Amino acid sequence: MVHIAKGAHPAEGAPVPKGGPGRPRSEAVQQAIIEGVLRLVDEGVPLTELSIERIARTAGVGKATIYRRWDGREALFVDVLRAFEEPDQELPGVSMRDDLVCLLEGLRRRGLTMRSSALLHNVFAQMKALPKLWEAYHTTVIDPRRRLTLDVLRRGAANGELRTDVDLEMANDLLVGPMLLRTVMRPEAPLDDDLAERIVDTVLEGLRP
Amino acid sequence: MVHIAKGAHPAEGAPVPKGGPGRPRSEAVQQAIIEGVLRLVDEGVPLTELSIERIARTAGVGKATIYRRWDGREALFVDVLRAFEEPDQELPGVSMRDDLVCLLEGLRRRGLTMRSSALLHNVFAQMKALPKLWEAYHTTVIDPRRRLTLDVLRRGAANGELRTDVDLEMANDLLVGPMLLRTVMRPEAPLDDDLAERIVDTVLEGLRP
DNA sequence: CCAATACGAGACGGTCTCGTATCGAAATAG
DNA sequence: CTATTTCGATACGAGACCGTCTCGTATTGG
Repeated sequence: MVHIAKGAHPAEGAPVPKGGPGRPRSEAVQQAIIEGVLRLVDEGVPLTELSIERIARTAGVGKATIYRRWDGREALFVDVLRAFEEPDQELPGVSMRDDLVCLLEGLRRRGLTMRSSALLHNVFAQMKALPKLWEAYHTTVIDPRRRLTLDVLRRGAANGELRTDVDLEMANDLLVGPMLLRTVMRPEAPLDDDLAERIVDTVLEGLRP
Repeated sequence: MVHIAKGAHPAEGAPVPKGGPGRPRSEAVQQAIIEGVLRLVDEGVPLTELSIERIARTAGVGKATIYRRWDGREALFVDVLRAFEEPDQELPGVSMRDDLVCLLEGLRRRGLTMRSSALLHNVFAQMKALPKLWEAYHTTVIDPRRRLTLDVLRRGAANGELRTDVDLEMANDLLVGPMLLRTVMRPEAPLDDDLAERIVDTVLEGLRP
């Protein structure tokens, strides 16, 4: 029996059709459901107000069609999260400074599309209520990006572009923290084009005269 | 019937008793309700799942008692927010560096009590759905603290403890961002005692060798 | 053609919350 | 004492959503 879990991820929780006879599940329906959830989320509807019925109405889909594919709301949300994720970023790789600017610029652009931050806020708000969703966010969004940044910093330390007496985790947070503060926690803040550059250069240089 | 408001805040939304005859409202009940909401919030219950009925049950109170005092959930949440807020922080005021450490240390301690970050996450998640709550959070929590930090930085710039070619808003975010990243967005991160010091000193010094 | 499955739509009984109303008891002012 | 208001408790009808199930139709493999 071949389990074609949704996306490229196996064993996602809901029973899955055998290869056998019968009408196959529509990929368009799958997309319509996920897209419907995303639309509701960035209209500002909290995840807890997303009932299965409402999702079905929004997607123009029968309730049973959703229950057929997912175990419940949380499993659906996990798939929504994955569907929304973009592939990893490419880095120029010439200098640590430029790579860092590139990484922060990625965060800035992400903050400009309200979808991702609305989604993020909801994941945060429900991190206790929906632990699997929180875990999925970590493994598919946070951790890869964090690993990438730490690699850049490690190379920088090896090249002499970075103090070697500073914890890499600390350095990462000093760079990422300010950008996330503006993109995620202060929605009214302007996100100027040169913000990534300014953060990186100022953090590298320090605030002392 | 005279419409006054509850707490020390005028015009809060719900009708309020005259001074006249009749049994006065119990202050203990007010506290029990607000305390009940806080308890539910830091048990991880999202604000959208806080029904009036559930709050009443938790507080051991009749529903009518809540409807008598507040217009609805949002007005109640605003009062909960205010009740939870602590008075402003005292600063030693000897050096910019020490004042900054003190401010960040306040943020760290706040992050250690899960209440405030659970509350914060919920306010974020519902910033569109409950705009008055979002506004109240700004005016009672974010803005005062921000003003305090900017004052410290301004004095530092005047004393020569800070580069004068750096935007104060930027400097503020460079310091506050990393701490909020750890306290709010990464709940599993350890919050060591010396974290505030390390952030301040590293940001002041810069990351270059 | 036939068996099997998916589809949209919605009925079904159950639970939960809504906001209002009513009750008897308690507390206060005049 | 009386009038008035608050207290906890609970009843009320309205309505949303739950998860399951059943329609009639559509789409596949054999």
